[in-house]
Amino acid sequence: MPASPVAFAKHDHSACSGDILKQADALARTEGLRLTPVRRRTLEILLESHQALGAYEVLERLAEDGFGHQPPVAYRALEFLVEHGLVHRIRRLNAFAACMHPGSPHRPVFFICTGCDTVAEAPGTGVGEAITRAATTVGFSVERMNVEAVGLCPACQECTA
Amino acid sequence: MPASPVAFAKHDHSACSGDILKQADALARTEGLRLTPVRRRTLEILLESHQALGAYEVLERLAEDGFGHQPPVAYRALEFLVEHGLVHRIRRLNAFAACMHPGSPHRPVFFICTGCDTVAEAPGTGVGEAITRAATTVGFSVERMNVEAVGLCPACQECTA
DNA sequence: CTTGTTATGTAATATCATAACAATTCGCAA
DNA sequence: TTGCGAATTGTTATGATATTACATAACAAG
Repeated sequence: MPASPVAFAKHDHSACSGDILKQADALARTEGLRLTPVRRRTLEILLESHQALGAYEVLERLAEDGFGHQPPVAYRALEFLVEHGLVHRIRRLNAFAACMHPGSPHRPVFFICTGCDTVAEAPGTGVGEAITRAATTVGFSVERMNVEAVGLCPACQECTA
Repeated sequence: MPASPVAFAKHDHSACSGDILKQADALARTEGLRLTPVRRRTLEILLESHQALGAYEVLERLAEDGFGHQPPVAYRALEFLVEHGLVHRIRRLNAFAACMHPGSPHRPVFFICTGCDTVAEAPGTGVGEAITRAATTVGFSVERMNVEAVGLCPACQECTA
């Protein structure tokens, strides 16, 4: 399954991972979210792996930690996290990745490298606006959107060049 | 499975359907595509239904017409058509819809109505550019992208209003 | 006609996701 | 504190989507 760094740059992951977990805890307090053990652990798993993981991979790790072994266990936790903006769903990969900017509303764009299966979440500056503009021309009111691009990350461009 | 008009407006579908099929044939001639019976029939099925169809729905209809009964029959034809820009894949719905502007390169945006499950293909003016711009800032080179927005179509906005 | 290539058909299976129900836990009002 | 309703977790079972692997058939070039 594919990797999912914040961006394609190297960075101290254990730090950002911890940061985000703290932000999630804060969010839970301020917004009254119930970040229960399974849910919190699910988020941790995604943060630790720093990858986009399939639901069954998440499930496997949850099971190792003493949680349930059945698909709904993972799907429910993931659904909750997605709903509250702590996790993103990458439809192209049938996978889930921890959000790198929880709390702050954003319209992420995902860049999926076909070379190394890495996924990066980038701020989709202007993308949301363009989509909303296109929507209004046909009278459509947008609730949510997902933008995923496939291509080559910097490292893999080097390799093929 | 969800419907997929060109846009949310009514129109003479048998006309546009025939047009697109002709365009596909022309494309096959000029670009040397092998629009074989299964492939052509698959495109027809999508055009006839004027909807986004799941692979198994397409398969069922192909089987009725004397083609194979196994999933790869449908998946292969669909893959071919997607690859050559005659069909779009709607990841959010695990479904496929005939492209309404084959030949001319475009960056479609799909609007998926949660009220009536209708899907509309709209020109993503400015969207592609915005994504490409976001990509270059992280050094990513985009090959393909899929942009899908969920919300309410004009008709369904009325209903809930 | 033969050879390499592309396309099609089929069986089997892998992967992803949800429905339905039981048991438990939690928040909260009485 | 007790009891109630709602939310959460767990399990069984099944549904839906997609691919691998291999056999056969069509086709184009030499």
